[in-house]
Amino acid sequence: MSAKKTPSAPARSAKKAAAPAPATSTDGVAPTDTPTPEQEAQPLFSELGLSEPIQQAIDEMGYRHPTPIQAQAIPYVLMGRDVLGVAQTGTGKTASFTLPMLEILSGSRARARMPRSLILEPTRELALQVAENFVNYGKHLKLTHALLIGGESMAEQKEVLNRGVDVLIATPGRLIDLFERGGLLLTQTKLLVIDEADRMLDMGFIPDIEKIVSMLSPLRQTMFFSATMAPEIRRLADMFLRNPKEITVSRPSSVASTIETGLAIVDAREKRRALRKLLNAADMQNAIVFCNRKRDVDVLCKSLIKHGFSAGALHGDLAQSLRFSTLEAFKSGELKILVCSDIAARGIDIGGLSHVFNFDVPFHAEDYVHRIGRTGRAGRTGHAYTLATPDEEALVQAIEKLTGKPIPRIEIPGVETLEWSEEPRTGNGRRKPARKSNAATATPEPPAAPATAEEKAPAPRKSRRSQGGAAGGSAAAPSTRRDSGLLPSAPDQPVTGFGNDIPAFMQLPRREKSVIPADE
DNA sequence: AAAAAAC
Repeated sequence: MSAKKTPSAPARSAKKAAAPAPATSTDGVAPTDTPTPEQEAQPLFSELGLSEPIQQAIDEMGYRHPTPIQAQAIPYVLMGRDVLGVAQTGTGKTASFTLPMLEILSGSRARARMPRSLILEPTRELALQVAENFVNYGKHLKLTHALLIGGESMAEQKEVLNRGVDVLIATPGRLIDLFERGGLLLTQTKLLVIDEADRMLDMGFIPDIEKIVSMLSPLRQTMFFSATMAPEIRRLADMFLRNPKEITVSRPSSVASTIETGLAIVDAREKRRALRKLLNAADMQNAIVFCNRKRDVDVLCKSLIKHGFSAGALHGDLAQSLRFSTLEAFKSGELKILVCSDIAARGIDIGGLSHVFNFDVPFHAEDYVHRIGRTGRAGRTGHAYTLATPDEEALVQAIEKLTGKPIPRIEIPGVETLEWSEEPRTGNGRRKPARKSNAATATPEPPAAPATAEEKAPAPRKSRRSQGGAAGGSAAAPSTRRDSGLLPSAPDQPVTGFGNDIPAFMQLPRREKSVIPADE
């Protein structure tokens, strides 16, 4: 599903032929309606050296031309080279590794508990997306795959692993868990894909990834993908790859010109009404609505359903089965609106999405680019509208600075448009915009408070230290013995865990413990 | 600030 489709016959045979189902592609560039001369001149899949069963699957899905990353990466992967791909979803990245992997794996068979290849994904949804890719392209091969993700029965996954799999697609947590329980051997895994490395970094998965990589043979082929090539990512790539072929494909670094953007400043209490107005626009086919918080996803989704919209919620606290079924329902067009957290901001690819709405301004400017990048694919015009409250000027400015262009302000008929408030946002962001007249009195700044706190806090520490410094003076001993030693002692009581034998280092004043020799 | 991921 990750290639350019020409309007040739095979597309017709697809199940949902005539329906204007905009959301069917799960990865890559959606079909275009007419081939441009450039497309005709592009390389063909049949020139990439893939064998018949795989080529046949590609044909049957109606793809003829590989995307740039596919055309560049596939030959190198087939050669056995490591690949460093700088690309994000929507470029056909997934098939750029699944296709040659199928080719390499098709030669031999899997052995029990020893997966032959491993693909690491940051979220469960992405793992599922990759699995779908293997099913689609591998349908004429007899290869097996397993999805190793959290939230689902481990017994079942173990069972499949025991039978032996060719392709293991995993999120890091479950993989490590299972490995530590001894249900898995990675010594025979000779193909490794680290996908969405920048996101793995954001999510703090890198230690896990390092651990997993250390379980594999150094004699392996590694493919490493990241949407960005920050120094930190580069360092990781150097660590995991050997003499990689580096491939960079142009990414929508800012806002694709095919996305029409807009921003409305409204009162926080008017946001839901404002959103409903936007959702009722005539050209709205299907939309993702992003919220910053999981709680707000639930609230907003319920509200939309109550108002008669076809909406479903997606965030990480929902049961796994529900996450998958909701995503499927949205992809199939059964649900028109997907209300979600940033779980779906990156990577998840839903072809032909007409609208993206930011019900909340994202906290991080890059997330804005990722979110709205879900629409405006394959030359089609997408729409991305953001609702901001008057206190969110700084967040919006950060976005405009990153993308290099202002977001055009829009008015929503029937909803009052406000100005930026002069009060910077203070705390939890959930507070109602402070009224300017009250601001001075609303935030009293008691100068006495910090002084009091300071006086109180160090006092017990000081006394504890002085007791320690007294080298277990006999005065402290009685209270030590009285304590059970299991309950936390009061701050002004001595350390009880060692009885009267307090190790010397614990009796040192705090500062001296961390003194590092000055030489080098 | 929030989100994601293991039981």
